[in-house]
Amino acid sequence: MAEIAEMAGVAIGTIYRYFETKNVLITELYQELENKIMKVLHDGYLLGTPVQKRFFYIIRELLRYFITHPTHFRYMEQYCNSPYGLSVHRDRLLGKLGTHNNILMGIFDEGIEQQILKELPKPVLCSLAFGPMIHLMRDHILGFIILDEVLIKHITEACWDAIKR
Amino acid sequence: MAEIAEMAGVAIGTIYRYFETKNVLITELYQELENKIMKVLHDGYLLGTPVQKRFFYIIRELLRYFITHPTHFRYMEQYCNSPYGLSVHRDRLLGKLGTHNNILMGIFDEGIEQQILKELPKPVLCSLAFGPMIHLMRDHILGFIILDEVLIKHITEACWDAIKR
Amino acid sequence: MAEIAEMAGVAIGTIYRYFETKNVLITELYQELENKIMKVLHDGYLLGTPVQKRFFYIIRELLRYFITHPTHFRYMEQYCNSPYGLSVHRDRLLGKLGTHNNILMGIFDEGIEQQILKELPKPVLCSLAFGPMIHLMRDHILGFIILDEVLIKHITEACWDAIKR
Amino acid sequence: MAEIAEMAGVAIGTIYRYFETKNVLITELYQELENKIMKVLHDGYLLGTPVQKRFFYIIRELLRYFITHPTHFRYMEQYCNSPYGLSVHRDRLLGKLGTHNNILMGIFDEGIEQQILKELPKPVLCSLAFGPMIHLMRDHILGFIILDEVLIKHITEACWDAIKR
DNA sequence: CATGAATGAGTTTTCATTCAT
DNA sequence: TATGAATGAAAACTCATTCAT
Repeated sequence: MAEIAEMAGVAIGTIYRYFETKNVLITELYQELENKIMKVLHDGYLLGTPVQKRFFYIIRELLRYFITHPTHFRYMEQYCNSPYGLSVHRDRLLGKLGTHNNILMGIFDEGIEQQILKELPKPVLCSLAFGPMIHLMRDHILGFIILDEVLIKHITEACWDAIKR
Repeated sequence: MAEIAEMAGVAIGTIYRYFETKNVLITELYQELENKIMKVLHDGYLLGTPVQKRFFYIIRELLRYFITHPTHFRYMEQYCNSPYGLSVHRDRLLGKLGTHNNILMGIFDEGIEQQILKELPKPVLCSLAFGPMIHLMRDHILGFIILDEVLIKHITEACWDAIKR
Repeated sequence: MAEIAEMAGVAIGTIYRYFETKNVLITELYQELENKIMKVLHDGYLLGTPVQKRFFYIIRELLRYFITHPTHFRYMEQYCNSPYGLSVHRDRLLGKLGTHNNILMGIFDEGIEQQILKELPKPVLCSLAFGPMIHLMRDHILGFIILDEVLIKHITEACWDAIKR
Repeated sequence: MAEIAEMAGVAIGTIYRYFETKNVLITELYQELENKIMKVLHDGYLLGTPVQKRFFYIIRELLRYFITHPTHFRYMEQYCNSPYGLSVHRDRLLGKLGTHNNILMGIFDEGIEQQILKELPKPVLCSLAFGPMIHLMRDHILGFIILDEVLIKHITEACWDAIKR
């Protein structure tokens, strides 16, 4: 907390006017980032276009967002792997978070229905689609690979190969 | 450290006879687990069999190992997402760890050469192959899905679809 | 101070326009309450009536006051048992506060002179007269006994028995 | 806590090996003192002697104890007037603390039965008997009166006058 | 005059590490 | 070599007070 206060250029006590607790600060920051990302995805979303097109759109936007906001990515990843984050993950998968993942889930539902996607449980499709991306973001941030537009396209295609029939 | 000592049934001070520092303990434990896994993979490894067969073997064995040792999975995942772990990851990708990933890298090299796999950078192939698995292990541990043999087969096939030409 | 400001419906800073310091606020509030009580006692006071009558009057009025103003009682008691209050108590007993306790002290002086009361030091008479009352007020506030008029009468008589010859 | 640690001649952290929390420390210290006092009262207790004799014994012993342990008195009084202490007081009166007050309650029960004492609720008798004593202890500690054996005798007699028929 | 966000010294609590036995 | 009580630096949190608006 001392370090955060210093970087924010305020006194320690000031933080506590805005966040009841360190835990609250951590959780609310996570939620804020998540909302930001969801907003980005929603804003340019192409309702009514074919499943594949929407899928490509989402993967590309997510990667772009994280590439331009690497600290957001680092934070969210660390959060999800901490005791704090487990419950969030749980809520996500159980669909409690409602509107958020509807975009993704909608694509999967539709894709399965139209027999475009493999008939696998949604958590599995989810992992096939996003697992690689998350890994690659880390490599990108650490400087091991450079995710340019061409590579992103290849990766997205590979992920699509994983989930499509 | 107090908690670890208690669970180990020794005095706190005793830990420090075996591990100079908490950090050392954490890192050495990680390396021990990693070695264990590498040994498992090596032991039953089918040198000389076709690329796909070896790939399936590795994914299956890893999932099996983690399913029977969920605490190992949790620990390694948490470690890799902590400041401790970043350096390990870096070493891994830069090939410093030598022998370990040679199995995997060997498959990828061979697969690319034989034009079986997509011609993508190895970190990308790596993520396509293992990213989904890691995600799904978490879901499995949290009880959201049950990774039985059938599902594992489907998932492995999907991962193969992602990396194969 | 924040809590007080909120309950008073003013901003925190406003308090400091009326009370230089938290300590000042605490002490002045105590004195205000004390003055209020003294005023009540003085107002209906029966100068010139027999010692016993006056004694009964005081005990009764004090109990009535505290029963109708339990928060005043709680506050004064807590104040007297805090480091703040010790000095007040000291002043009281040393007679510095002048007029206030004169009523009580007058009764004791007179009573001793007329050989109605035991010839004990005034602090002792004071304790015999008021000690029980204070204890019982606490029990009343906590709901362990209900101090109705009948019980108050019995208690006052008992206190009188304690100090009378 | 820092001050306590310093006075105890230990490091701050050491306190927490013996008391989980500041609150626990405060409460346990109170209970220890209470037990000590109860032990003193029990030890020399004259079972089977007349009610009055036992009453005198208790008042005398209590005063003696507090006179020789003024800090104990200060601590217990402050504790009882703090939010911590209210619950203790509640338990006491509701008889939950069992054996402790049985000595006192026993005297009151017997005294009422034998028609020696006034037929008042026990909390009232309790206050009449101990209220003055508590007040006087404070005066004694502050140096306003000196409770010598003679004065103690007079006070005890006065308290007896208050509760006896 | 009133406001309330900002302050930061002070308090409680934690926990990796040490060291006398 | 094992023990675990003691350590104290560092962390989280509180709250009376200030001061620019």
